[in-house]
Amino acid sequence: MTEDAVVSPFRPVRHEHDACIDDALDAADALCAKQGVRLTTLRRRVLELVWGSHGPMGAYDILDRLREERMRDEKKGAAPPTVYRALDFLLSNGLIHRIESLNAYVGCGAPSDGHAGQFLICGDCGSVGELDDPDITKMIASKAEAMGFAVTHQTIEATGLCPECARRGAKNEN
Amino acid sequence: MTEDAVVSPFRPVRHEHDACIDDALDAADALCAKQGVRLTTLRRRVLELVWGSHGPMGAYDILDRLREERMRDEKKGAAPPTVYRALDFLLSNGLIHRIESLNAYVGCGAPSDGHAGQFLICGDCGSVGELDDPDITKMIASKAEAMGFAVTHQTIEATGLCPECARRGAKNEN
DNA sequence: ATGGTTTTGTTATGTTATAACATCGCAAAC
DNA sequence: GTTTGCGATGTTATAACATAACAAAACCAT
Ligand SMILES: [Zn+2]
Ligand SMILES: [Zn+2]
Ligand SMILES: [Zn+2]
Ligand SMILES: [Zn+2]
Repeated sequence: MTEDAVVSPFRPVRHEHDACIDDALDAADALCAKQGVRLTTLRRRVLELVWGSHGPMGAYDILDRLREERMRDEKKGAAPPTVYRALDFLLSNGLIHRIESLNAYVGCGAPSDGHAGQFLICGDCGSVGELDDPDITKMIASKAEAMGFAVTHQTIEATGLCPECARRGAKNEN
Repeated sequence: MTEDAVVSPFRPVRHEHDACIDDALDAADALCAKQGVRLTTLRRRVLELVWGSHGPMGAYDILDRLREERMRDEKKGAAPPTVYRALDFLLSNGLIHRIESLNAYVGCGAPSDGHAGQFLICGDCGSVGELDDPDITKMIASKAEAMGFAVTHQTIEATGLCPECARRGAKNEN
C-alpha cells in the first residue's frame, strides 16, 4: 500500500509569497464566481491583506492598513464595520478562518467546502499551519456522539513550535 | 475484556447542584492546600460563581454578581481587574477552563493535573460538558508531530446539541 | 431612466481585557 | 510588639475587539 506524500502546512521561510497570495486570490475569484457571490474590490483587498503573511491578522490590523492606503489616496479613513463586514463575507464563503484563541484571521489554504480547519499556531514566530485531517474530525465527532452529543462545528487549535522555530531553538541551546 | 463505564460529561437536568458546587469547592480547597497556594475568600467566591451553572460564565457576568453582593453589604463595587486576577489564578491552578470560542469560563470537572480539557458546548441550552479524552489529545499531538510541529497546548471545542436538547428537539419535530 | 437590492459609509456604543500604580493585610524577622 | 516585606486587592484609566442602527452609494434588472 502506498502512502500519500505528507505535505507540510507550513511554507518554507523564504518562498515566493507574492505568487502565494496571487494563487489565493485567483482561487477566491473562481470560488466566488462559482458560488454566484460578489468578491468586491473591498472584500478582495481585505482577503489580500489577510494573506499578507501566513500568520493571523487582527481585524484592527487590517483596519489600520486600509486607513493608511486611503489616507495616501487622500480619501477618508475606514471604520470597524467596513472590515468586520468584509471578514464576515470571507468567513461565510470559506475564504478565511477565524482563530478563536487569538481573535484573529488567516487565509484558508483549501477554500472549497465549508470545512472548519484545524490550526497549528507557532508561539514563537506566530505562523499558522492549517490541517484538515478527517481522522481528527471523525474521532471527535464519534467520541462526542458516544456521549449523546451531536457536533455541528469543531474548533481545533494547537499552540506550540513550528518546525522552523523548533530547529532554531535547538540550535541556540548549545 | 471489560470496558470502563462511559460517564456522561453532562449532568442530569435536575441534580443536586448545591452539592455539586460544594464538591467542586472542597476539591479546590484540597488542591490548593496541596499546591501551597492560597484560595482566598475572593478567589473562592469567584470559583463558586463560575460553578453557579454548568454553563460558561463571562468575566463581566461574574463582575456583576460581585457588585450586587457588595452593594447589598453597603460596600463599594468591584472593577474588572478584581475578576480577571481571580480568573487568572483559577486558570493557572487548573480549577477552571476558558472557552475560547465564547470568551467565557467554566469550572473544571477534574482539577488535578494541568490538563487542557475538551469541550462540548450546547448551542441550545448553553451547557458545557468537559471531555478529557487522551485518544484525541494523542492523535492531534501525533498528527502535528508528523508535520514537525511540537504541540504545547490544545484548544478543542465542539459546538452542537447536548443529549437533553437533542431529545427535546426530536420531540418538537412532530 | 426607474426601482429594488446589495454593498459600503458613518456614528455611536457595547463587550472583553489589561496597564499602572496605590493600598491593605498578614506573617516573618528583628 | 514593631518593622518590614510581599502577595493580594483596590482603583483609575485605557486598550483591544466587535456590533447596532441608519444613511448614502453602487449595482443590476427591467
Ligand atoms: Zn506564502
Ligand atoms: Zn514558528
Ligand atoms: Zn451541578
Ligand atoms: Zn443543551
